[in-house]
Amino acid sequence: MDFMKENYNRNELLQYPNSLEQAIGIQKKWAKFVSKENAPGIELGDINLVAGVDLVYLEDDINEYGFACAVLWDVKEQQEVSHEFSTGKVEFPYISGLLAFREILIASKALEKLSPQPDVLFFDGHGRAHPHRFGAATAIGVAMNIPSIGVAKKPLINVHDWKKIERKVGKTIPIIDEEETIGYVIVLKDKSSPVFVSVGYRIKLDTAVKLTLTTAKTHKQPESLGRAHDYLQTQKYDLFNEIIKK
DNA sequence: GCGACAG
DNA sequence: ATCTTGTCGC
Repeated sequence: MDFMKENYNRNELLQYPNSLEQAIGIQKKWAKFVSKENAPGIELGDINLVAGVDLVYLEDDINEYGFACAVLWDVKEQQEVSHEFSTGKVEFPYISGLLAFREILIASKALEKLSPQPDVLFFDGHGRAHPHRFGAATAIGVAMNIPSIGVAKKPLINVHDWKKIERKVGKTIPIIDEEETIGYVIVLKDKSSPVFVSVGYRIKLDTAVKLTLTTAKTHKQPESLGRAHDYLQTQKYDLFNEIIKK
């Protein structure tokens, strides 16, 4: 592929940028990579294991720390296989549109601990439903070279009246930007607010939507993501104490 | 200029 | 994400 000429090193996405300008430049460069790469998307029949990744943050007087949890989920058996945590000092601020640079380094460390590796990963944030079509879910998929799906809890662009969606499982509203359907607002659990699903990397939107619906169980998010969130809320202080002692 | 703005 | 009181619905 002609990308290789342009020094595309996935590791670049797993380092903290030195400046805002650099982050924007990196995002632009990789958005181009994703839009031009012609790798096929993974098919539903080839997906046996998925993983959900989420993060929480805690800070002391000096530093801010991020804690990630990755939950491995068996699609057919509808049960958890295992989960892993990771910890790290956060060195990039939260900036809307640049979430990837704040989160995916630590998130990738939790994912790397999973064995076996998942066929697809869910990330708490947007994928293609992003101003530059390169949300954090896309970034982590590219960085780890694993198909990914973005599942956010709030819109980043364009969805009017999403709050009025009927809170019944399966209800959907397309997310359209510049004539293109870049995702769907979907209710995964009765009486719960919807999630915003979009393609991350190497997966088609319809496949992403189907997988999101089939891996939803008791949470408003895919079960792997909901569990990752719950595990972190339960264990974040223990994880914090561990890193603080060093 | 003003408001909105994933986690 | 985190902070943070009360309150409405199931």
